[in-house]
Amino acid sequence: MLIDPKSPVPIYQQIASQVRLRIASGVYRPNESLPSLRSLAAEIKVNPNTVQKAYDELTREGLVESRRGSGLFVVDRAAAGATTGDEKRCQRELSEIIANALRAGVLPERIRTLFREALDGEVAASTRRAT
Amino acid sequence: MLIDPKSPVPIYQQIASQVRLRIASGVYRPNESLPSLRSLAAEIKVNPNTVQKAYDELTREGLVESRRGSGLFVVDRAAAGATTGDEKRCQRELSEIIANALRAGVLPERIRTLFREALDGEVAASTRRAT
Amino acid sequence: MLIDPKSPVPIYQQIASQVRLRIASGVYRPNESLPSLRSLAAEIKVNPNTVQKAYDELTREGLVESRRGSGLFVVDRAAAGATTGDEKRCQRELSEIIANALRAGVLPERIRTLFREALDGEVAASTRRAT
Amino acid sequence: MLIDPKSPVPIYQQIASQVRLRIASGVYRPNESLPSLRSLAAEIKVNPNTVQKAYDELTREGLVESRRGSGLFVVDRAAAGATTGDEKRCQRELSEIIANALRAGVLPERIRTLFREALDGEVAASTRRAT
DNA sequence: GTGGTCTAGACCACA
DNA sequence: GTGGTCTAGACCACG
Repeated sequence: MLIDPKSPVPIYQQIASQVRLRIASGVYRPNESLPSLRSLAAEIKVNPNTVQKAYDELTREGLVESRRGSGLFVVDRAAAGATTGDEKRCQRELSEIIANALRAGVLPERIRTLFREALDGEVAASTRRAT
Repeated sequence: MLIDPKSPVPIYQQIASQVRLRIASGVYRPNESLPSLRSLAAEIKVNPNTVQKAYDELTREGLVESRRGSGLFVVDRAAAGATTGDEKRCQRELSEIIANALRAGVLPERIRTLFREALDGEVAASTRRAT
Repeated sequence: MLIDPKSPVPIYQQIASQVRLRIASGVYRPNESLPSLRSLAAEIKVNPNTVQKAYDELTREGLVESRRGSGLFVVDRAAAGATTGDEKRCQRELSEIIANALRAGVLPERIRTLFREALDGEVAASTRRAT
Repeated sequence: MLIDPKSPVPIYQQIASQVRLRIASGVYRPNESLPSLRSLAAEIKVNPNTVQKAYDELTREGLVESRRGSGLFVVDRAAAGATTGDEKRCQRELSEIIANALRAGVLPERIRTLFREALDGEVAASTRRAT
């Protein structure tokens, strides 16, 4: 794993990104365990807390799940519903819309707000539909 | 602020809950700054990292946002009405993509990450394109 | 000028990068003055000190120079010697070597060290030649 | 450390000079940490930001480097002997490019910036490529 | 605890 | 008006 301690990008985000990539590309497969906190921390020479923070983020995203006493496992997305294909398409579409908005002069900060509102709205709507 | 260190509920969650309440009830108003990490930590006698973790969660939820060098502020969800046509279109498109992704089973937290990465990438690209 | 206050990349570096691009692409021409600290700060809504820090960096790189009381000016590189063509070639070559080294498994930190040594050595050698 | 606040030489330059001397004379040894920002600021009774500015300059010169969360360290220029063949080749190539650039009149500080940007770009690209 | 970044607002020398 | 320096104090990520 390639980490640059001098980059302004926080180390825990660098770790999270790389793990995301490895999951997406199939290097880490569903129901397989991730490297342990301590082993990964030792490998890239950072504090275990830093790795923990990265794993936290991935857990919140639903990409991995912890099984008590045995480690962190890649969730089986086929069984769960969403596929990486859906995610790739989603991001491709987001990138396109964002690029258009930036070209039209909308500020990044503004786009973030629009997104936050849209997400909140859609989550609320989908929750209503589900109940 | 009232914290119960004996409770099974993690302290950082107790903090987050109380701040959420205060925002919802208008004790902390939009564009107002929250108590600083260190001051709140001192007040309730916990480690600043614990407060940090609570504030992290609120940031991820979009309730507050940090402004570099000046503090954490309650997000102003009112000052958000899309004004320009470009912005309206952008938001309409975002909503559609988000709705699709949710229907496909992608988790909201995951969509947030995909968006964040897409925006970062496009901002960087547009800077590189700049003439 | 497009600035993203939420990016992990420091604002002053975003500013410096964009100004570098504009100089390289001829938007800001030799012996022309840059936007004043205060006016640029007002435009992108940051503190003048932040712009100052960016201008500092450009000054140390020899891209601009301050003329007391009247502003910052793009240095005339034709008169000075170096051309942007030389610089572009230099960076293209650096990128290639770096990419090779990374592929070979050399860590970024290590490459930085190798670079530092090489630069010091060559500066010393060129100084000796000059005297 | 002796500082003269009345001198026309900026305080931060006085600090930088004295630290440079102490490194050169071996008072501060490789892999040793410098006095912390705050402690040095307290000792000579200036604002921590002023010390920071001095340390900034030394960092850019490659004399010291920061290790996140633990302090500023004198760079160990001895522990730098290239070991692997890949590293040797890398450094030989770097030296050649640098020598060319210097002959073309590119300033050392400028080369440093070009290198920094090239490395950042390649690290990011390789993360994106990661399998 | 550490360094790094940012803000707010001050004062200076110069033109 | 310009840039350059400095102070006071904040938040941040990391160990």
